Amino acid sequence: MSTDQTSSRPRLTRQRQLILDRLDQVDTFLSAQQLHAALRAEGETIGLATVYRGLQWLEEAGIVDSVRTTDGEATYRRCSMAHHHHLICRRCGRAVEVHGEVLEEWSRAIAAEHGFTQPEHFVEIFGLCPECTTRAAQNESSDSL
Amino acid sequence: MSTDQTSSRPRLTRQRQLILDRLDQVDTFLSAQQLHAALRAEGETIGLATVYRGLQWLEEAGIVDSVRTTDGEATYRRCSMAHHHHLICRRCGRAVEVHGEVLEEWSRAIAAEHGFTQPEHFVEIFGLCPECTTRAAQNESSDSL
DNA sequence: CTGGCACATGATAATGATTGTCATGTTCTT
DNA sequence: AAGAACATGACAATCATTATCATGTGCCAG
Repeated sequence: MSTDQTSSRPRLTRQRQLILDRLDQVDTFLSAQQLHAALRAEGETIGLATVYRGLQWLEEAGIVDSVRTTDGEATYRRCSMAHHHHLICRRCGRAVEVHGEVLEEWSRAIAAEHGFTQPEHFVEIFGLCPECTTRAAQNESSDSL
Repeated sequence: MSTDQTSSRPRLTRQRQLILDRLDQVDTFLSAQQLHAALRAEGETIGLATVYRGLQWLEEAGIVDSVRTTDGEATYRRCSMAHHHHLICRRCGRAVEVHGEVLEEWSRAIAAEHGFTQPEHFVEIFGLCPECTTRAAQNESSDSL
């Protein structure tokens, strides 16, 4: 019992800490590429592959969660609690965590109704955040197309 | 001017019809690559790029809809009606269209609550279909890990 | 303190899906 | 039948992601 084979030696390294710190500073989703560029811009030396690996590891560990953008890029964000969904601004990328018991129940019910087991659901709501809504309204007048 | 610039000349071509026919035959999601391979296997001459373009067009036209797999590949399926979601078997890929007024209302409410406008939502439920559930239960006894 | 080991890193190459290019084919209009 | 407008197909280009592999780093035993 004293043997702990699941967790081995070093784990949360300097570069993984860097990634995590960075994600703590923003409240939007960031792609691996963006994260890498941002860290390099700050003068940190970190490889792109390391960012990918770090994010994968952090995701498996349940420390961050990921969302695919419509063009297939994976983006990551630090997440606080067990289960939640996101309300994402399709313009600036700002994200808000939302919860919904209604939704959980609904998905369980739908799955059961069709005889599906072990249901898991992925929900993302995209829209325009208050700021971007205002900005969009202002640009309306000068819109040619 | 009787010129109709929104809808121009040829549209639903032979190869787009091929894609559509193929999607009508299955009830799972197919990727562009799978679709292309399947059509070529049947002896049809159709280019990969054409499949991609065809699917894009069909999607914009609302004739098919797409879902991203967890590894980022876009998959497509013929869809019947305006707005719905999917209950997808994560083992065999079988998909069932589901509807939920509850969900629509919920997403509108959540968006409004946070001042977001023009909400759009993406919902997918993944689980094991009845058949795969049975099969999984049978394999349990011989599972080593 | 020191050697060794397991894992992490970083640079780069490889992969794989998707998109762009461009010359040619198709089809519709006149 | 001619011309315009779009579609096609082969191939190159792009872009995110993953694999490779030699090197680095931190932790453990002695």
